[in-house]
Amino acid sequence: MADKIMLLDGHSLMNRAFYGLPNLTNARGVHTNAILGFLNIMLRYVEEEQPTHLLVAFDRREPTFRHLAYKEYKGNRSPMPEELHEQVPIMKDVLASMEIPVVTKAGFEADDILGTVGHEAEQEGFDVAIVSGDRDLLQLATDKVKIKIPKTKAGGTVTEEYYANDVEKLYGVTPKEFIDMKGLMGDPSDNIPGVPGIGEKTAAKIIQSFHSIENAMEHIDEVKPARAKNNLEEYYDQAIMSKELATIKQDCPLDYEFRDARMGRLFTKEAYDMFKELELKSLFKYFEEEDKGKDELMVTISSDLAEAEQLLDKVKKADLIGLGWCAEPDKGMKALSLSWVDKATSKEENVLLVSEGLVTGDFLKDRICSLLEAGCRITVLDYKHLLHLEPRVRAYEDRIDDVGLMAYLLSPLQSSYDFDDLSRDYLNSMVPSRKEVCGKKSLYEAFSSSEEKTTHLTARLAQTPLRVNEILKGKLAEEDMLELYLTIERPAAATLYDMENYGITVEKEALYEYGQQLVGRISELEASIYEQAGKTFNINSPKQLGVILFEDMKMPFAKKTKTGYSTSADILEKLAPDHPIINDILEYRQLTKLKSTYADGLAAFISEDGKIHGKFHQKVTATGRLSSSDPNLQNIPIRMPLGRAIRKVFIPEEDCIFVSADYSQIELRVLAHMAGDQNLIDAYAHGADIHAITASQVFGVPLEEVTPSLRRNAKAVNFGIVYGISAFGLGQDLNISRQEASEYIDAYFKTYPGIKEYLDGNVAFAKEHGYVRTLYGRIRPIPELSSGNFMQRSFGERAAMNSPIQGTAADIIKIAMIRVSRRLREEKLASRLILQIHDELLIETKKDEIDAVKKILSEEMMGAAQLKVPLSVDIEQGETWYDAK
DNA sequence: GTAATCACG
DNA sequence: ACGTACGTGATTACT
Repeated sequence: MADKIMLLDGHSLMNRAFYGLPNLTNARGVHTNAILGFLNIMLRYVEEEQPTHLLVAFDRREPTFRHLAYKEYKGNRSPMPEELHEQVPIMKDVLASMEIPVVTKAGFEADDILGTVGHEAEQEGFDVAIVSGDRDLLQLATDKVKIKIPKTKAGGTVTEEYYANDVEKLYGVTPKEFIDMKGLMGDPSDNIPGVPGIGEKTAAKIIQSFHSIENAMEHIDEVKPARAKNNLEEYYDQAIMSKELATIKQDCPLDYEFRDARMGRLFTKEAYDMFKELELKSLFKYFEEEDKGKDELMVTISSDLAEAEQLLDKVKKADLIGLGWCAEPDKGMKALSLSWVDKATSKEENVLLVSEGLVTGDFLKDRICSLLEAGCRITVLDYKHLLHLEPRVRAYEDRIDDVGLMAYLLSPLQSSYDFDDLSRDYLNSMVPSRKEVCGKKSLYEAFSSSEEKTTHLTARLAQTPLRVNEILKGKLAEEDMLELYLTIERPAAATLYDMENYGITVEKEALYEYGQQLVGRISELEASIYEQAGKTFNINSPKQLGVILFEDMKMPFAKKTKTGYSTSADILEKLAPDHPIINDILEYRQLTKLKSTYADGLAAFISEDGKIHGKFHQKVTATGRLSSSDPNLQNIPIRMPLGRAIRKVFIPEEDCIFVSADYSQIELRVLAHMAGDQNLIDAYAHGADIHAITASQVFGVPLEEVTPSLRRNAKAVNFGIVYGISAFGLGQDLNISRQEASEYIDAYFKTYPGIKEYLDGNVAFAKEHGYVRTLYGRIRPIPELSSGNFMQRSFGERAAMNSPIQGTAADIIKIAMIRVSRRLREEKLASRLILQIHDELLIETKKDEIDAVKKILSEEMMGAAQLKVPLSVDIEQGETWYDAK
């Protein structure tokens, strides 16, 4: 079999990969999507073609005046974005590590190198495959030279392949004639002028008849149509020049011998290290075990009672013990892993105790308590989860560290804080993730004491916290967030555990009734909508609905989204006065939402005890707020009457009543404090109705003359300020022009100059440091501020204004939660904190404790922070959640 | 898996 | 000129 060489167009393939993949980066922020995409394509084709030789050509460009040179050189294509540009040198290093030659030549494009090497190799009897995203390469196709063009189709990659006859089939011209064709039609993206008035169709026709531009000129009188004939005559020189420009050179003086491109082993140790650094985990599968270096994890596995006791005795002497587990709250513990540093040997020990026989899950949990009781310090990935397994550990909270919480505080924008994330970010070591080991299953389902993958994973759940604990603590101290962790975040975890564990009772039958009530009205609306539309369709499909409204029924204000017409409520509302179908659609949307998300959705979460035990997440939001899921109990309807009614199904336990307490405008008060604007501080000191006061001051009317409409506008401005004001956003919200909105904002800042100064200060600080902080030191990084993209940067500016406010309010509420639940415990009350909805706490209150609870709520919430304006709390009670408002 | 929509603060 | 309000999660449709 003939040798085969595969030639790749480096820039072209990276460019294609860059725009085809999402914006991946490694932990250090290096972009990697083009590199990964390139490698995926290359490895797939190596597999497909089985070449004996492999080579990548890159354009050579001077680093200075990069954009200018590129623009000149690549015609009207936009300059390469920095995120792609920075990947090129790394790509070359990666290829070097795989021992793949990279060929560049000053003064020549990658195309020319491919053409030259391809030609030489063909002459030497090689099969040749040329890979590029650029169709210009088609001119290089012969019987022996194949052009491969990867295309993205429906998510996957498909490849178009061309030999010479495939080009002919498609264009009706040979690859050589393809150049002449291009000389006629030109190519704006390559700065090739061609002949005016001749496009792809005419060019193809002319070359099919005459086979070259020169020959067409010799028979100019036969060239049709007349316009093409005249233009060709007039622009003949330009056509010949274009042809030259379009010709890929096959005789570059390369100082490179293509026979040196013989493929060796691609997956070297060096390549593995590069991939590891770039965090291209999906490529690890190509490496043999020996390339990866040995797995240094040594685990002692035991399920013998005596041995376990002996080991645990040894552990007790350690300064710090990492704990991990394979366990689920209701199903018990399958295995417990412990990691510690042996004082005598200074060596790390990793032990896995597997539940079996006398070593029961309960035994293992008992041992955790014994360790704590003996004064040991432990560190875990998720303290709240540990509490679900073994609530008794709470008594020793001072000796328990949660590295997940620490990592969240240090870097709150991450999507997860599992052991592999911490290992990667703080130990510089890539380890197989949960998903890689367990696939779609949970560890609990996948665990087997005889499978090293799962035992090692479980061991790492203890090893990682042990190894990162002091590193993270050091960083927290450096960043001045240790107190935030110790006094807010860690104790809040226990409070959240209580809330999740206690749950909230839902009247199942009443919920079902509520759903049934919706069903009736939904089918009425459905019938009405179909009749008015003149046909049936899926009303819940924005795509179908858009076509019905804006094409069939020809309604105005059609606004496009990426995929079609926008049918969002604020657009539809503008159409409502003229089209009765709109109100039906809006009501239909509302009701189906209530039915699916709330009536049916909540019902699915009612457990055996008649309660919903939703989850509260502490490591999700960028600002430090909590989030809620399974189900989300922080977005139960309240604004609309029908939606609000669903709160009637949330009821307290026997002899109890709900007491709810919400902070009044906590974010505005936080703003007044942090900005130190005397005018706003005074406004709060004076009166209760801040929006009316704002209206009076901003619009310059006496307080008594503030109309509801003026107050509404002022309220919108206040919200806007907290969100990081923009004239466009405010205009949108109030349905006024951007100019008018802008005037409101100017007037506001004139009234409260301290606020403007403060918000601008936040943005300036963020631009300088890359992050902003709350009053309690919590960090919110804002990488968008250094973006070259206007939209992203503007977003960053708004986030810089909003985050300290929203985040400080979140900190204060967490403090309040901790204080309230502490008081309830200390005063031995039976009442329980069961929900937090950002500025509101809901307490299930024993009826004989109502006064005590209200007192606690009021004192602890108001006392959670001492601001320059008082914190104000509204407290209500009711027999259902609906009534407690 | 992503986009559109909408529920909440 | 660019084209948005800040922070979330669930559902549905559709690729």
